Amino acid sequence: MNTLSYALLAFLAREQSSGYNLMLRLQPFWPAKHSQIYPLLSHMESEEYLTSTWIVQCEKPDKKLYSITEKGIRKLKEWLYVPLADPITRDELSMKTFCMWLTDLENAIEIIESRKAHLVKKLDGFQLKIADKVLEDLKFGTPEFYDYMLFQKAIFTTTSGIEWTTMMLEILKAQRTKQND
Amino acid sequence: MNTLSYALLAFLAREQSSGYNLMLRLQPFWPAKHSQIYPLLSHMESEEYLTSTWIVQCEKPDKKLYSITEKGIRKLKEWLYVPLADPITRDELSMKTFCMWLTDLENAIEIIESRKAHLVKKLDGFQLKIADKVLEDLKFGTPEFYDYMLFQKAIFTTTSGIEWTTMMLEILKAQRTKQND
DNA sequence: CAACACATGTAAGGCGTTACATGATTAA
DNA sequence: TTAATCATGTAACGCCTTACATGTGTTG
Repeated sequence: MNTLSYALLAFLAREQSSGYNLMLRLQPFWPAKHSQIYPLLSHMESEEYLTSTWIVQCEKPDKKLYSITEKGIRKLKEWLYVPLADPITRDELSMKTFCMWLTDLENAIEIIESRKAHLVKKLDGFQLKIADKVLEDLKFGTPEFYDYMLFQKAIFTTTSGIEWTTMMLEILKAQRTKQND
Repeated sequence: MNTLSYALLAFLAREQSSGYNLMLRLQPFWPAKHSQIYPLLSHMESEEYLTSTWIVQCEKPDKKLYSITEKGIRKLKEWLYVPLADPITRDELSMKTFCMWLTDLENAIEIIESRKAHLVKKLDGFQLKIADKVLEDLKFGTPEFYDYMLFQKAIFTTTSGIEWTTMMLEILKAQRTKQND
């Protein structure tokens, strides 16, 4: 089983859900397309980690509701004792920064600005979601408590990205005024 | 051409290098195995973005030195005007945090500790490398200037990771003493 | 009327890892 | 003597994206 499979189990351990809904909720943590998720869910059902039933809906297409089995929960709990893998980040911006000396100052500024805009937009989305959540109100050890932790994680990384781009832009823009003197 | 190809061009735009050396230097920014790099370099040579010559070494195996061509440099410069792709991060820790409510407090602490240890070790490596580099000494627009920026980027993200794990551990450990009362 | 959200699935191809294959030198 | 570093290459397989395929209901 790969990490995506465990990610699906992790969501289904909280509540039953359709493949489509799993795909949407998974995006922030482990981006995957529906074409990857649907076959995986089928396979996991054949391995008896999941069960499914068709739900007939009016004004919407029918959907297949997946539920986790006892075997699935056991598998998920075991995974929590397997040594943690290192995170993998692949950021084009690192490579573009590495060869930025080959381009003009205006383009360099535009590249960093585009990343900063992306991060600011992302952070704005977080603030909305977290507005009604305060640590004191959360009971320790509940799913909601760990949701809060995960949001904090996302906020920390996004904020540090914004700080770096801001620093970069200050230095680059200072250079622009210097060049115009 | 994919991002890895541009990454190879980016390194070769600075100095000629062997495939093996490119593989090593690429790891922090765009992790890739030699089995992926060697065929790519061959292909890029056939497209005339690179040229190569065999270097005979004593007490070491022979190596193939790659150099970037004019065509390769043009291609790399063009890439710097292509809209920036979003970074992709896949972190098992996010998924494990999401289902951490299913495990015991001691295991939760151990998971976060292992990530913190990994990040602290990584940061220590950076401090050594950057010890002899100070922004004031760097001439703007040089490759070394952008190296410094890249190190800053790595330090920012690693530091924010350490801050999050530290916060997490404080909360989890406070809970541990509460449970022992 | 076009685009988007909901909903599921398959097929093809590109990207990335692991394993196979070889071989010298050096450090623990 | 076992492992690590240097050095290049191929083969097989798994992961991920893009495209193909279908259909309804809502919003602009």
